[in-house]
Amino acid sequence: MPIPADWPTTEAEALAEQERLRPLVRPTSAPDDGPGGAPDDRLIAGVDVAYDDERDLVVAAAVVLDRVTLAVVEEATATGRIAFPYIPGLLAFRELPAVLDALAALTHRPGTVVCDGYGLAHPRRLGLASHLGVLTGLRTLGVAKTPFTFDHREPGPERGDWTPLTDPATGEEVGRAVRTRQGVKPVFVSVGHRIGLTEAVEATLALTPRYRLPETTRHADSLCRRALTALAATGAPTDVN
DNA sequence: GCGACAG
DNA sequence: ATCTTGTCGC
Repeated sequence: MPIPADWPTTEAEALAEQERLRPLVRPTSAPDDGPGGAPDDRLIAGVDVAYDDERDLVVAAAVVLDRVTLAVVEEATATGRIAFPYIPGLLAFRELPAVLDALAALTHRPGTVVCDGYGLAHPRRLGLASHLGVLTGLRTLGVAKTPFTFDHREPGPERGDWTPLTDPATGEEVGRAVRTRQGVKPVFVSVGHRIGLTEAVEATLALTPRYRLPETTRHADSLCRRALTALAATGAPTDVN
């Protein structure tokens, strides 16, 4: 699918779109308000993207797991042109078009989607995860690998230990630095849409029985990278759309 | 103006 | 994100 015709092109348009969507975020548990039928709460999905800046290509992956067994239930990918430059605070405009296509390619409708990045922990409270949640109606949360512009103290050493992630501009808790495994750096969890912070942390811990990053993120990351490599090896022609 | 800055 | 060697550890 091509990038939507009304997708923001300039920084000013993107900022205005964030202002428009921000009040639509549900930062606590809330019933599904999106189209597309009832989601399956037994399923949880992970999404991620890989880029080929040379060819202006982006490949997104969506992987659905059984939230109890963590077994892979379904995988989907989508390829497109890069929709926006990388600007801190505007990451969603770069990644979401391809991510939406990958999610649309799934036959299952997962109850929750885990994003690589932030949700409410964002300068304007509309990070990638929250933005995706508002656009799809799905429950979302963000799990990021670095603290971005936020402050935090070092969590305790045990799996499950955490400290508040705070916005230095306002002092409010926007997420949590969570130790998912003993001996690893913490990950940064924040609310996306239709979920509370405690639940978001619980979901993250349920997805990290063995590694620092959620199984959803690991599978999606692996899949979009493989798909990008495969595309480079075969579809040499740069025409995707 | 300069530096920092999810991926 | 992506570019990259060797290295430490399970």
